[in-house]
Amino acid sequence: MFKPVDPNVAFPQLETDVLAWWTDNQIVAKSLAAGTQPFVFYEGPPTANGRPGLHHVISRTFKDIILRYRAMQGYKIIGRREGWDTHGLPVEIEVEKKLGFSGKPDIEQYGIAAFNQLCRESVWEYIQEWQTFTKRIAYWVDADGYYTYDTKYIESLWWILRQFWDRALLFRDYKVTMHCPRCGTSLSDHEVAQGARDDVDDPSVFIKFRVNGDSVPRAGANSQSLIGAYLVAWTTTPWTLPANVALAVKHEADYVEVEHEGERLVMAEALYQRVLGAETPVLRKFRGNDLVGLRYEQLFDGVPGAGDTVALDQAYRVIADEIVTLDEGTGIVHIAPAYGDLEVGRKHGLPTLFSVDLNGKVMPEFAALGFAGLFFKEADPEITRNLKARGLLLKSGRVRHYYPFCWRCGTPLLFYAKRSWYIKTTAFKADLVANNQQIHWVPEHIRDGRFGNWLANNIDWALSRERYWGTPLPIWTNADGSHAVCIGSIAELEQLVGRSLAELDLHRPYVDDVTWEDPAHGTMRRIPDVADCWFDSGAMPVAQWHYPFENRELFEAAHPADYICEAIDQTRGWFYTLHAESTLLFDRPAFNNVICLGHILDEHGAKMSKSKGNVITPAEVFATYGVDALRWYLFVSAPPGNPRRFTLSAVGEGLRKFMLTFWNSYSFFVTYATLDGWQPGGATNHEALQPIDRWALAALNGLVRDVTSDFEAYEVYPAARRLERFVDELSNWYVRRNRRRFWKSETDADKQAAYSTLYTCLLTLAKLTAPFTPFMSEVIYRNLTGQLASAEPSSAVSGQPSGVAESVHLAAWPQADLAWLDEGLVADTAALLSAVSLGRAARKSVNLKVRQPLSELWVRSSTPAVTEGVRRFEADLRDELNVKAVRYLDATSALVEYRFKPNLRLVGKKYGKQVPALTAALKALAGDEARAVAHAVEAGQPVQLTLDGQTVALLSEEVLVESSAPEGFAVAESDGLIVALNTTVTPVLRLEGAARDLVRGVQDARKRAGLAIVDRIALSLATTDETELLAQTVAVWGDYLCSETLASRLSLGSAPADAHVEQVEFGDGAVTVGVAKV
RNA sequence: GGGCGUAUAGCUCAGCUGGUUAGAGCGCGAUCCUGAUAAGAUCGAGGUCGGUGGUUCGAGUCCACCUACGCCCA
Repeated sequence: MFKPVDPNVAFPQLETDVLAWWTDNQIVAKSLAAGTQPFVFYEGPPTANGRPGLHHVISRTFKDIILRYRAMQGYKIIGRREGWDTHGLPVEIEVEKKLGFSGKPDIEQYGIAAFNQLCRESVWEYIQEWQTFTKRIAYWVDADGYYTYDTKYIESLWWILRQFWDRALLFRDYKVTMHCPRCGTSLSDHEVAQGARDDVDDPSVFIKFRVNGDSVPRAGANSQSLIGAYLVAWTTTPWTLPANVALAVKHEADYVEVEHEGERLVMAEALYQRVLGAETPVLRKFRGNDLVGLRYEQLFDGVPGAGDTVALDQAYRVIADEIVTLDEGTGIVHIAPAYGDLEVGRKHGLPTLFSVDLNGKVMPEFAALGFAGLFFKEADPEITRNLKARGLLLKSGRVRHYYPFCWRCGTPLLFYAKRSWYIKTTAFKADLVANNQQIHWVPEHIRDGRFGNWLANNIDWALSRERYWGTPLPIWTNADGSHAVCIGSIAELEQLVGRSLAELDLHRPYVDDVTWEDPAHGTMRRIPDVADCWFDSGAMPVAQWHYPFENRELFEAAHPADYICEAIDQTRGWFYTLHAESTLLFDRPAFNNVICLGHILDEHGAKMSKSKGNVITPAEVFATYGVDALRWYLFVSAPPGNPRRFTLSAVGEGLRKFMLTFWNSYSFFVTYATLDGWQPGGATNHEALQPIDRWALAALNGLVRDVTSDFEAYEVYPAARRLERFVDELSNWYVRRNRRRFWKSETDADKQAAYSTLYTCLLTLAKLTAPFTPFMSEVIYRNLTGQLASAEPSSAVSGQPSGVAESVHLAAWPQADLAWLDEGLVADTAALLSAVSLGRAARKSVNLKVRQPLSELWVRSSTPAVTEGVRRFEADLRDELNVKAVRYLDATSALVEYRFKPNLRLVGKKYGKQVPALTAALKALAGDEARAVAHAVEAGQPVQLTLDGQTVALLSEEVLVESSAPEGFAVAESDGLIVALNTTVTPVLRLEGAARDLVRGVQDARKRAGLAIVDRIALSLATTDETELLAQTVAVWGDYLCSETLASRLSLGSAPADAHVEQVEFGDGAVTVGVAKV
């Protein structure tokens, strides 16, 4: 027997109960342990130093659904474990904030050991919340996870770096990096973009550089006389002017010398009017090349880098370079290699001069000018003022433009030439691109779009970070850096230092204390840098198993992953680092399938963020509708790659539309199966199956087949839509149409067939939905199977016996039995459903409610197949539409007129340009000719037409026939299908309608009186205004009335005192209905 | 500035390789059906399918350009 089902289910409560049951019965552990053939998953590690949000729900549910599906298929999931990203700047910033620090000096003063200890602890600040969250959303992973700060994990990272080192893929180079002066570190490309803004207000200054007498013009022409003229350059970063070493022009562009307020100024011809106005007189014209070699008086004296010897004689001259554009400014570009133009500087042999240090402060060398120690942005106005005082400022203003800021602390970033460590990924660009082609991306466009482009434009990976809490780079050098080694394991390091390092914390500062004496090179010390934390997570396929030091076999089996899933922002993040490290190490992709998720937005399409206050917390949703409803919404509302606008009410909508519909069908089944004492397990009598049963089973098996193939393609969204459609049809067609088969008192083969069919559908649905809505499916599955002693019955779906699992998540995924598929049946039912729908529309058009029986209904379709489908289910059609007879209009009938259209899908390719003529010819058919054509089409004969004097024979399937509505009927039409109702209500029909009205009224009264379905009643009917109608109705339909309403007695007249009384509309008046339990 | 994506009803979204009258759900209004259902059915209002041009017998769909938004990168 089944447990009674509460139709008013509260899902959040249900879910809590299921969670407890899972825990008590160790279902998660059993699921994790189950399976044979491996399926490899990689968990993209979140940082647990913030609260889990909706975006974590979406990524975890999309991870979970595939894993559940694979687990039900009997796979052993490898890598179904937690993983935590524990290093990196976000963690440091969090701790700095707590301590009220404002930069690296504070940390140094505080002590790296203590600081890193706080970082280590900070990672777990919200761990409790994360664990509760993980459990609540039914994300089934092993809590025995990996941690990127683990010694073993780090040792694997060292091994990887050593591989790179041995292959000369690690190198050190000056490179302009985006430097945050507050955090004291370079930011990676992916970090910089996060903090850049388009509308930054900055100075916009035009500076005059005076051409001096040392000029060595390349082409001679006229330029000697430019001595004393001014080259005008434009910049939005005045603070870089002291580091200026050159001015760049565009080779082929035209430049002009103009007169302005008694001075001679030089700038691009295309731009001078924008700067100075249209009236400015032009003195002379030059080509950009003519200006190359001019020398000018420097504005300030820049400072050489520490230890650098610079060739100042190469500075303060005009060069030509492609970087110059004529889009804005003056066509003359100020070059400061240290702050962004390093490549240009190299190319032209320019020295690199500095003016601002790594803290963003102007260097002490500028003390005499009063700028020293100023933050670089604050130096802007001072420098501008200084130049103005010296008459070197042409004009100044403000401009809004793009500028990057630190994504964590909001400090404006510096372009700064620094020495850093890089991984030479560019050497593997072709492999990166080729391996990407093997990956199945969902959505597909990421592969050759965003991700593919990123790989095609690959740049070397800036690996080093001058920070504290991260994987220390295992590179040791001697004092002058002339000798360096990379350490690939702890054992190797132990050998060098000659002692055990078993107790060593590999983090700073402890690892920095590990030094040794190299006889040839002196003391070897570790470089201070740590690794970009993206390197950590990208290495997780290797490092999570401490490969190659341990788990060699496991690693071999678990690389690459069969499946990963994260949001689209990981394209340049984890997706890339996984891919890059795997390609460089193993020359294969790190993952074969990936679902790439869009972001969750608020209802207005804005990003949810704490600062905007538009955040909906997962807990709110869980409490209101439950986790299943939220999961379902995420799966069914849009393809996963799309960004989605989230509203709470949308979650409720999915709950009502899908979950409750499913639940109510299930509740219906359990209610009647319990009343009847029906139990699964009896052999299904196939002979007894009605067409509608076969239809349901055909649709069900089609559903299993299609949902399975969707999953195989990692297409969750269409699978969810199919489930939704099936549940709707099951409830609103199968269950509704078959209610009487369940109610009826005799227990015959027909009833058994109905139970068996519905049971099979529900049980199979429970399994199909288990990966989507794990809680609800679990409850349904367990109730439908829980009472069985031995085995689940031979299921129509699987066609073979399967054991009953303790939990749906331990059950086997259903297999479609193709023998049950019946396309004809499904198509015929579809025809029936449209005819029903049209019949209702026709009734509506003349306001004839369905309860009023009508005599006849005419059907006419444009294709014989549809007619046949309707004919097959004529009885259902009569019943649904409450008509006595269904008749069919054919071409011999004079009731209708015909119209014709070409079947474009067939005709288009065949006739091409003749299509319009063809359409016109068909349209012109009328009268007897039209009737003949309709006849021919119906008989499957070709149709002869004359086009431009040419005879054309159209095949019958190439012509679509439409019929006009017959006169005098209530008609509805759609897709060539016409349904026409005879609207004449005869007195006999009227009485029957009245009887049905009464039944409905009495049933309503019973319900309101709180009677049980099986209670018998004494029924009394009284009316003052429709006496005659009531008397006749009772006379003709009294027995029907009693049997339908379980009335033992029926009396006319006022109700007894103990009866429940209701007013019911009747005829043109009303009837007082009294029901009393007997 | 570049790349990718998105743009379809008041809202959330479908629309497969070009094809006949562009759909669904929600919301709104009306009516109906119902002894499983917080449900369901029908009808109505609501659409220049972001814009312009092109290819084609035919474009929401393909191409080009443009606009807006989002993400990523300079």
